[in-house]
Amino acid sequence: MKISTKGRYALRLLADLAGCDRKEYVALKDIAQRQNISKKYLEQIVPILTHGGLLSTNRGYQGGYRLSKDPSLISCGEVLRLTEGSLAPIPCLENGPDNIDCERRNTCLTLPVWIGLSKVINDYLDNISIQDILSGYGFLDGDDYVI
Amino acid sequence: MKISTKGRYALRLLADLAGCDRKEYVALKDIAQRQNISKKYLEQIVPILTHGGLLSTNRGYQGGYRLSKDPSLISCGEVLRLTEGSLAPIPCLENGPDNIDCERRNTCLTLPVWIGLSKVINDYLDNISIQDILSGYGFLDGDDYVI
DNA sequence: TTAAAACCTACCAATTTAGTAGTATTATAG
DNA sequence: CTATAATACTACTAAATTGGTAGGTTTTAA
Repeated sequence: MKISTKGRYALRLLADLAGCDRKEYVALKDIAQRQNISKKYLEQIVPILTHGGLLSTNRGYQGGYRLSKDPSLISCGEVLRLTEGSLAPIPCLENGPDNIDCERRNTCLTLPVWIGLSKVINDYLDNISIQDILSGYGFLDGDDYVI
Repeated sequence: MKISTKGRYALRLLADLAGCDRKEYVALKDIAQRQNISKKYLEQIVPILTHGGLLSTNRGYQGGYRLSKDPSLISCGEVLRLTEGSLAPIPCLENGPDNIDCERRNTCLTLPVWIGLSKVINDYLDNISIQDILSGYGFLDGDDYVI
């Protein structure tokens, strides 16, 4: 029950970009350096986000990436569903609660547990934006968290 | 971000036992048959639950397993933390929010997202008991879910 | 003494994870 | 027109995890 590095790195990359000048294209090299993540690995993550409509890109000299929406309009849920494939806690919910892929679906006593868990996870993550992350969502002051 | 079959089977096994006569020991063979799960695989899951204090066992002729607490006192969170090791959504939260295992912990902007997610998941699952599952938690009537 | 049950340990194939490596393509500066 | 700086694409791989199977040992009671 873990979010992969792909998803975690994606959030950090987007938060990093949200902190940059939104008009300029930022090279992956710089993001990789600041975030201390392999640039080569980020190269694999970034197309997921561009294809998902979160980033626009520019190739060649002085190229790079920038957010294609305001960071307050990009939710963590959106990002993680892209990178993780889905946030469903069990395989049979991969296509949503209305499209359950399991023979036991009509009699399974545990299914409601998973449908509820899926909802709780998605709802929570859909209500945190990249802007929230950048603004220090959950921080009070210094190193103290308030969650 | 998936709960393993171990965890899912454990919940089904416990719900099955909760539906049996609580005074008798129930053979794994019977549970495996009713739940359509490999008995050999259940044999690996069950020691996790006995060691965790959820089941008491009896070896030999007419032996088997029974719940060692009332099913209303066993939460899904408890069960899944046993089988999954932890319900932390990222590795650095494995030992709880007060024991974060990461060099970036004091500056990580995304950490609050994960702490919050962890809380949401654990809180949700801690508030559903095996008895709730057995009672058709989340069902309205027939095949319609209300979650 | 036999049979039914839990207990224990080793093994295994397939998949996923977390990358690395190398090449091709595009775009701009000079 | 060429060098350079960037993305884009594709293949590969080592290690870990998942979801089991297999086989033997021990305990208990009829």
